[in-house]
Amino acid sequence: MTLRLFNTLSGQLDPLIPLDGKALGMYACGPTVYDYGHIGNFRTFLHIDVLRRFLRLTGVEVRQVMNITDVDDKIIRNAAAAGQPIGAYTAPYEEAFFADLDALRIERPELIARATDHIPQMAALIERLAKAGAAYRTDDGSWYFRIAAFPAYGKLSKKDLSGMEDGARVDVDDYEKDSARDFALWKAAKPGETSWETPLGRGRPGWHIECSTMAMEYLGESFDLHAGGEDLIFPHHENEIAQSETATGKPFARHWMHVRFLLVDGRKMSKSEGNFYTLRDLLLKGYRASAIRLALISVPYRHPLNFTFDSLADSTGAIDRLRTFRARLVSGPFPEGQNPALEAAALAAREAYRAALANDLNTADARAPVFDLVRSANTAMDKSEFFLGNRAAVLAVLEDFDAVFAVIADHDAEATRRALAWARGSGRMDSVAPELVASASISDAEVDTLVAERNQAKKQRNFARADAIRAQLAAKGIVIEDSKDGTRWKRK
RNA sequence: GCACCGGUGGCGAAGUGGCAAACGCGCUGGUCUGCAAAACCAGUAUUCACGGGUUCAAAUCCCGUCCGGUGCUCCA
Repeated sequence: MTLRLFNTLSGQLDPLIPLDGKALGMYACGPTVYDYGHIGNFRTFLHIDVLRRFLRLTGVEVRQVMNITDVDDKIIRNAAAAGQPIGAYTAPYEEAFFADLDALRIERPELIARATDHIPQMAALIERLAKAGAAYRTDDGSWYFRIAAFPAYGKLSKKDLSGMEDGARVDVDDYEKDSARDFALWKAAKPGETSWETPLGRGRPGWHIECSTMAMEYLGESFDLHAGGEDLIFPHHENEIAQSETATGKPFARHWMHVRFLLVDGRKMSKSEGNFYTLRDLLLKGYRASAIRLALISVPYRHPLNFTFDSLADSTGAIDRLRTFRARLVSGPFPEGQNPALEAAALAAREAYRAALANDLNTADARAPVFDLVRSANTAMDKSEFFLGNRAAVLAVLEDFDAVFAVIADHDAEATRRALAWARGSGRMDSVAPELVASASISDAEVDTLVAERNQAKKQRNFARADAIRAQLAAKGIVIEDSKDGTRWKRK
C-alpha cells in the first residue's frame, strides 16, 4: 500500500516512494537547543514519527536525518549571559530533548547531525556558491546569498516576490546587502563571540546553510523528503532550496511535508500569551505521556490542532478503553473455536486502518475501524461468541495500531517517574500536581498487598473494610476493577 | 493591507456531489455487580455559520456576507 502524501512543492497528493528503490531518504528539521521543547515542537516531531512508523509498517525502509542546531544567535547570547561556552550551555537542553522524545515514544532518526560538527562542509558549500556567482561577501566579512541568482525562488511558498522588491516598503539601507531579500550564509564574528576560522573568514554559519549542508552530506544532492513545521516553509525551506539547487543544479528534496501549527485555546502558543507549555509542564501536571501523544497526533497533520486540557482528558479515556480491551483479549479465557464473522471484521478493520493512513496520514479516520472492532469484539466476548481462534487476528489489528500510534503499550510510569526526578533535581517540585506526588508515594507491591487484603475482606463479606481500602487506593489515583476472573488495578 | 486556511452534535473530529452524517470523549437511562469499576445495549446533529445559485441529487461545487485563525519577521 503506497502512501499518498501532500507535497507542498507540487500542491497535491503525491505517492511517496524511495528514489533509489531501497530506503526513503528524509531530512527533518530538528530543534534549536536553547530551551526545553514545547508541545508545539512536539506536534511536528510526532507527526514525522507517525510518517516514519507508517512507512515501516508498510515495509518501506527509512533513512532519516535530523539536525540539532547547536549554534545560533540566541544560543550565543544566552551562553554568553550564563558565562558558559556554547557547548556547555546546549548540552543539557539536547539531553532533555532526547528524553522528551523517549517519553513521547518518538523513534530516533537513523542519523543525528549537529551543526557545530559540520562547519567545514558549510564553508565549502558557501565557496561553491561564491564560485557560481550566487554568494557575495560584504564589508563586515559576512556572506549573503544572491536571490537574483535563483529565478525559481518562491516555488515552494508560492510567493510572488515581484511585490517585495527593494524600494518603498523595504529600507535597503538597513542592510549591507545587494538586495533586501538576500539572506545570510555566513555571519562575521563579532568580538568575543563564538566563531570558527574558515577560508571564508572568521565567523559562524547562518541557519539555512546548516540544513542544506547536512541534508546533502548524508542523503545526497537529491533525496526523497524534507519535513518540518509550517512556519519553516518561508523563508527557511525556500532558502534551502535556493542554496542547494544553485550549488548542484539538481532538484533538492522531491517531496516537502509541513505540519501545521498547534494552537492553544484558539491562539498561537507563545510565552507572552501565557499559553505556553513544555512537555515537562504537562507531565508534572499529572497528564500521561501517552495521552499527550494521542492528543497531538489524532488531528491530522494538515489541520491546525487546537490544544486544550479537555483534549488530554479525551485521549486518556480513549487509551484506557484500548488498554482495557487489550488486557481482556490477552487474558481470556476463551473457548476453542472460531467466529468467522469476527475474523472477517478484523481483517476488514486492518485494511481500513491502513488505507486511512495511506491517504495522507489521516490519523483521525484511521482510529475509527480500530474502535469499531473493539466494540464488536467486546460484544462477542459478552455473548460468549469470541473464540480462541479469533484472538490472533484481533491482536494483529491492535499491533498495527500501536506500530504507528504507540499508546497502548504502557510506558507512562517511566516517563512520569523521570519527569518527577527532573523536577526534584531542578527545584521545581512546587509545580507538581499533588495527585502525582500521592500516586508516586505508593509502590506496586504495596498496592498488591492492599488489593489482596481487600479480596480477603470481600470473601468474608466485610464490604465496609473492602470499600475503605478501595477509597484509600483511589485517593492515590489507583482504580480497582473486579471481574469474575479476578481483580485488576491500574494507575489513573 | 495582501495572501492562505477553517466554521459539522455538549466537546474533539472524519467525511469534499448520491444510503437522514464515521470514530473518540462526555452525558442520560438500562444490563451486569454486594456496591462500584470495566464491558455491553439504548438515547444523545433530519442536519453540517448565514443568504443566494448550479444539479435529478450539495456538509461537499459556485457567488456573496459574517465570524475565527495563520502567514507576509526569529519561530515546530
